[in-house]
Amino acid sequence: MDAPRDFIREIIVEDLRSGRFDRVHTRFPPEPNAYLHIGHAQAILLNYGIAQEFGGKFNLRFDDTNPEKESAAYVEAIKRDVRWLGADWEDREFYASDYFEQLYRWAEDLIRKGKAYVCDLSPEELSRQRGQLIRDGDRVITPPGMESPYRNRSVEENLDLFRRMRAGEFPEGSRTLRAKIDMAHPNINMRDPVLYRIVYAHHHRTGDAWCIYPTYDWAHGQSDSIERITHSICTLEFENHRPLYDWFLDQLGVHHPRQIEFARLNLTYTVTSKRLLLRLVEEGHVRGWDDPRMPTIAGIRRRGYTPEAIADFARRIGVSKAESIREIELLEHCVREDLNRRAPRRMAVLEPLRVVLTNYPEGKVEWFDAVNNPEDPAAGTRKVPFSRVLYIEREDYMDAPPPGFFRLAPGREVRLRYAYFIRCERAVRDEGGNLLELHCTYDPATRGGNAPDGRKVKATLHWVSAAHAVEGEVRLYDRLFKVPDPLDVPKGEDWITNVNPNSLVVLTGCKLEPSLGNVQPGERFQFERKGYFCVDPDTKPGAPVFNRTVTLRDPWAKAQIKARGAGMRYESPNSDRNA
RNA sequence: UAGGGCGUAGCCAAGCGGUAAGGCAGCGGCCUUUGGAGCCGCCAUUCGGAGGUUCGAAUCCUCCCGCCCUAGCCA
Repeated sequence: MDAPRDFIREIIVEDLRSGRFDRVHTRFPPEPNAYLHIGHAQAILLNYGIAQEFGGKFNLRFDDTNPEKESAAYVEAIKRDVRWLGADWEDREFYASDYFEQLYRWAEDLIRKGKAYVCDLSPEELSRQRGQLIRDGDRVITPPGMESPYRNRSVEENLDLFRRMRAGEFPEGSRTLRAKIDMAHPNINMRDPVLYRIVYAHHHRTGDAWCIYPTYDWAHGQSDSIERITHSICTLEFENHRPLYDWFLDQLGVHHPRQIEFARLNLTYTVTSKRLLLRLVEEGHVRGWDDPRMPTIAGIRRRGYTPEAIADFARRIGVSKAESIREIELLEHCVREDLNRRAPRRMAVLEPLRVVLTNYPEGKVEWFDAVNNPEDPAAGTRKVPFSRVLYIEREDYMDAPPPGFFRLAPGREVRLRYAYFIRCERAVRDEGGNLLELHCTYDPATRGGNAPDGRKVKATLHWVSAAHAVEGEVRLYDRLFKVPDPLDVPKGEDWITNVNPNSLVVLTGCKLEPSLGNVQPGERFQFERKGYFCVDPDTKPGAPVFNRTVTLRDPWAKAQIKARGAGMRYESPNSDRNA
């Protein structure tokens, strides 16, 4: 596979050539306050991939500077996800909180240099004085901010106050340490930003050792510096902060990584914002962070996506500075392509319709060879039992087939995969007119699936022998949102209204071929003609649960959806089943 | 421009002065014991717009237009 070329790698190549750096060291710096999502996956793979390609190192560092929102549970979840993606940080698992003492000392250094001061302004006052973005017609202006009345305290007073802040002598929020830069700077980040705030909160790692915490701006760049990071890759919104990080590093005279910003990943039909995902979880719109409908790495994993598919996706989308919205179809394409190569085929009837072969001997059982994976001869074959009573998919039969429907209908002949041609003789109904079962006949001469007289059928159906079937639960997932851009709602409306009410359809009593009776969570299969499925952790012995990862490409189904108009993508062919 | 960024097909994206790669999506066709997979073909006379430089411009220059980010003691 050819190495991706993008503007970031070009910069790195140039840095190496010019001698700005003689090595490459990247990192992924999550805040442990939520689960990681697909956008983070891109960032992880980008940073890790670059380290690999350039023979460099890759760190995992938790930017845990806000104890009120962070927890050890998130740390564990994040590590699990990064590891699953295949990014190896070896022994370099770090925490910004590891650097609290060093950051504190650097803050005192700044004070001694007259470059930082303790400010007693309240949050409201500070905000007011920093200056606002003001609309002036169709342009925006930023009048200069006001200098704090505490700005010119002496070094001694600042040192004293700062130490007493640390000692816990002042109430929460009453004072801050601010850098002394330029209140008239056009970049608001440079208008004496806050370095430390007083917060009496328990930190998941440092406990109650601190009551002052560094802001992200003060901690991030220096943490990268401490770790000797060469290239600090981050998203576009930090571009405005770069001058500030540069200023800190230059004032301190320490190792100076190069920050490079790229556009974050946006995906159609999903939201990729920790805040929004948190809401979906907290309000119960999904079953948790790892709900297979979630774009979290944990959710995607449970859904059945492979790390390889995600890596392929990340490689294909590349990186750039242009803000964009990727279509979910590309991600789906990547899993299909990967799973097509590796997923063993199985037959599973999701919505069963009984079929009785009236001319097939009672009690007779034949075992047919079924190919495990046509894409991989080494996967071999397995035996599947065939008998007089079978199940086929309810949607594979229609009383009055429309043009283009190739499957079973009165008088129609189709092939049962690996078995025989069967012809539909009669549909049996109850007094209410509900379809109970089909009576069909099979042609013994077509054993194995080919007619000696050369006649053709237009459809091949999957099937499961009733007497041998294993019952299981299948969860069909669809897009979590009804529209490509979930946040696009009429003014005053809540984006939550865009959640797809049919994003999960649970099917019970599905009929599975016997080899599916003993499966382990995480195993993936292709259910022929239906899609790719992954065994869910909810599986109990004798009661398998499968998640649909993605459907197969299905022009017929797509045409039906199109014909129905902008309806739901899933519609039970048997309306009384899911009532 | 307050400052910082970004505009190449429906969605992405290559291109780095020599005459618009590739992928996804879409549309045709072939093939098929998965309506899967695979294969073939089509899909930008033009790069946000207008000028300019040049033998030659998506690439260089000028002006204009549009979109995004920033007003947390979040990250």
